[in-house]
Amino acid sequence: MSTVREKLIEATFQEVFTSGYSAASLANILNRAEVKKGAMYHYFPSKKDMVLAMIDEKLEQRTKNKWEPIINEDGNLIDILISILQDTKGFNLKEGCPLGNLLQEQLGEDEDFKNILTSILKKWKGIFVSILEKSKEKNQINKDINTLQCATFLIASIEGAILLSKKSNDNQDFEDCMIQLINYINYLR
Amino acid sequence: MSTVREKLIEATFQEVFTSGYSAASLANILNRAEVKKGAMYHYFPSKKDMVLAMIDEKLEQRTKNKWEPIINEDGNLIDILISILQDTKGFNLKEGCPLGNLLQEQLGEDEDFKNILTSILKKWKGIFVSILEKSKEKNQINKDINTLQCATFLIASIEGAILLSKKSNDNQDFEDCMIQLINYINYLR
DNA sequence: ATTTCAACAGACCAACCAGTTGGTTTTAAA
DNA sequence: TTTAAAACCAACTGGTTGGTCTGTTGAAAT
Repeated sequence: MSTVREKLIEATFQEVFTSGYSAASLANILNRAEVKKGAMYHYFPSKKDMVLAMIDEKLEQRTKNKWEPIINEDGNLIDILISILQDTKGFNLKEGCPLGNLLQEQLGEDEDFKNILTSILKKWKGIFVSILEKSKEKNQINKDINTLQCATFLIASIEGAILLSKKSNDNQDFEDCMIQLINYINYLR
Repeated sequence: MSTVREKLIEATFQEVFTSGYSAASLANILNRAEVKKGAMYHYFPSKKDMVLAMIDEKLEQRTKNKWEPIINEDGNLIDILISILQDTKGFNLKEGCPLGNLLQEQLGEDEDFKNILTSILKKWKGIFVSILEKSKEKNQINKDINTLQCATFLIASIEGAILLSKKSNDNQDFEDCMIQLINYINYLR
């Protein structure tokens, strides 16, 4: 059983994920959650606040769940990273990356969205930096690599690959990008 | 002097570029173009058709203008490509890439948008393939490189780098990505 | 001089938007 | 059993959306 609030957060995630923020319809969210408007406005002061709560509670966790476990794996972290990048099924190529979609969306000068999104991005970068630093300690990659720079590039290339794949019918573009990204990663060793 | 239609296309480009398609307001476009609704609906059957015309007439040309000239340059094409990637001012990092923004935007199952955007993407890939193939002929890169795969990766990484840079205040993320992308490119030689 | 038609203008429309209101039900503490 | 607050609902509001409709204008063709 899930609470009204949880149903709202989940429905908001689905709606924003498939339609973007500005095209997300409150009516759709309420229908999907099977919650009435009065109940929703009891829990959240506005649509924007509900979306911000959803981002805070779901998006960050999704990112952590996918990448953070790598840090504490026993084997060669670079090999593990590569195997995740090769697993096409681990990425939603039709709808794109929930974080990437929101980063791309033009939300004007809204500081609230900007702050929370850059915060999640920063944490994602931090995870990749940790992976790379630990790989250095384990002598799995070259000692003089700029790990922050490298982490930024990895994230950008993954997001870019997902972007290109959204409008294509097969996974060819994504797989092509991953092969080349893995080439790049192998040069780090 | 510009015609009513030209003013509409230009205003549509500006509005869609800064707000995205679904958030683009017809009223804003008409205000910016200083054109009345009656006139607009004389030239275009709908907002969507006007945006499609804008994409067809402006976006493809912008892509070609930026990358196509490289093909016929005399020197080392890889060096020229790198120098363009290093020129941060040549990219709109605040608003993002007009094509990338539209690719990212969730336009549902709309086949018209999908078709025109993938068509532009395909042409962009073609330009990069031409550059890389010509570099092969000139012995500037390794003969056994998969040029289509490589072109796809270059575009993805550029788009991803612009994406990450949109919400950051300086150009550090973009420059970091370009340094690493140039590292990758140098491995192609 | 008359006709004709593309090129506009602007009032109007239904649908939808997020958000508000005034009220009812449910829950739980006193 | 009373009280009070939290949870919830349906109806409504003001504003905006893309789109339509009726009409006018000006220039070219007959």
